[in-house]
Amino acid sequence: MVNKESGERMEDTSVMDAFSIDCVIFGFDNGILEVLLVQHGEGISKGKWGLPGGWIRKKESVDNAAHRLLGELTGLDNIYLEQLKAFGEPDRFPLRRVITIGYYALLKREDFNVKAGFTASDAKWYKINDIPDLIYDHNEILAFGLKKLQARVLKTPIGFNLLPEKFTLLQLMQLYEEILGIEMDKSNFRRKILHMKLLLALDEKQQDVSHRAAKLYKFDSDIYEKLTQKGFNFEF
Amino acid sequence: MVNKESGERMEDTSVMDAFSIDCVIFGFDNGILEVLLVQHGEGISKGKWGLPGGWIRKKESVDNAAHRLLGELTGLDNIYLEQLKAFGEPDRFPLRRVITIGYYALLKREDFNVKAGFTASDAKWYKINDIPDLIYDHNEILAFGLKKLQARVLKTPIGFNLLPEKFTLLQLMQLYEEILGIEMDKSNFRRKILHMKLLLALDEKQQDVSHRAAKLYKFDSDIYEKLTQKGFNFEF
DNA sequence: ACAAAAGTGTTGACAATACACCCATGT
DNA sequence: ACATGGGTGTATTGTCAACACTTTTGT
Repeated sequence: MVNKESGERMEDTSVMDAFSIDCVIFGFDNGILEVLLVQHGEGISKGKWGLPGGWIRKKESVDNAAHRLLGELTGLDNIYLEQLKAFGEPDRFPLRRVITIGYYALLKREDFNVKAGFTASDAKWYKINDIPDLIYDHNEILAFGLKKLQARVLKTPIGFNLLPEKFTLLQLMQLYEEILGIEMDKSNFRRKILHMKLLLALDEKQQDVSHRAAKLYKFDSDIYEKLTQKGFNFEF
Repeated sequence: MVNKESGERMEDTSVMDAFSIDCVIFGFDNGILEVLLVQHGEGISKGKWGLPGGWIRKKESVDNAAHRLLGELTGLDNIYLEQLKAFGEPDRFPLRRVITIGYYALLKREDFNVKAGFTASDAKWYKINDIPDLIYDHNEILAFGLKKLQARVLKTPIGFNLLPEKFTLLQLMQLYEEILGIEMDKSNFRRKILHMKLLLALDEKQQDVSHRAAKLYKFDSDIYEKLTQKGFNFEF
């Protein structure tokens, strides 16, 4: 499958061997930001962990390849996905010259379960503060992805892609605290986020919590669309 | 020269034919933001304008290739240069599958003059509001570069790379107005930028202007370094 | 004198921050 | 009763935007 210039084999699943895709997949669980890593089962890097990735087919766009690979790994489509940049040190890949195009993805942990197969023998979530040494330049890609996420989350409401459909304001705040590595004031956060009129207050409350149940909210992208059309700007 | 897998010919200037580099070069002249375009002299796209670019050598990093190509075109090194992202639609390049890695560069017009040769027969500055139809997906790359510049200029003091060494506060403001496409208040801009204590006031004034001469300032990157170390943040 | 741009000062509206305090609920 | 988080209120401080005004210099 990783086969250079062998022409169109079978259908059109032949790949280009000069560029790959690597994806930093973020998840949020129990107040902790995590990244999905896969263990490589073959070759020199056997046993080491790395970012999930793969090869780009000759007839698909780079973005499509990223979506396809993400789907093959998770079974999901409609995942939030954005390109980071190309990583192109000449010796970053030991066997030959490969430029990789980095992506980052955000997914709701409730939706997720790993699919079998793939080029990895195992997959596991790692806490953002507990990332091991990764293969190739994957630590660099991961760090770049985190910085991008931190910058992005202040400018657009993408954080909701990491939360369940229904969430409390405190969960949302803790998400921001975790991503940005800062502490926030509960009261001021409430005022700020509610003032944007971006959230839909539901007629539901938390269940089975050992304290006063909080109101649940959801992020309504219709509202967001309407607000942006009016010149609204999500600034945090 | 564009030759696949022909091994190490001559020195090590052989290139990879699967990825290229294209660069959006911004300049600022007379209050107008401009982009440097080159005219293609050969092949199907003869006569059409496009972004300057070129091929990546087998033994150089992508960033190095971008710097090298920029140097070959302008004769300058130490140009401000940053990667945009990879552009990878399968049919973006008509002859074969090529993924291009976009960059943007900022340069001082006073430093600049075009070098001969290169893969382009001619080079010319185009006003940002007067860009023609470009080859391939270069309009898309240019638009992406402009958006990046707009976002970046609000967060880091890179705008100075477009101005002469010595400039007036009004020139600086007009640069921001032009890049962001907005109008600003002279008084408020002064207060804001001076309050950052980022600029070095010189003991010089404008010459040969038909009105009251303005004080000249320069951007001192030493000051910027010191400030950033203290946790300073350039926010506009 | 006038034009044109440099440069200063004042104001009111609004947003960010810090912090005090009450409410609801499970153990 | 108390621990835990939910939720409200307020006072202070600082920032932003609008705009009126004075100063300097060439023609």
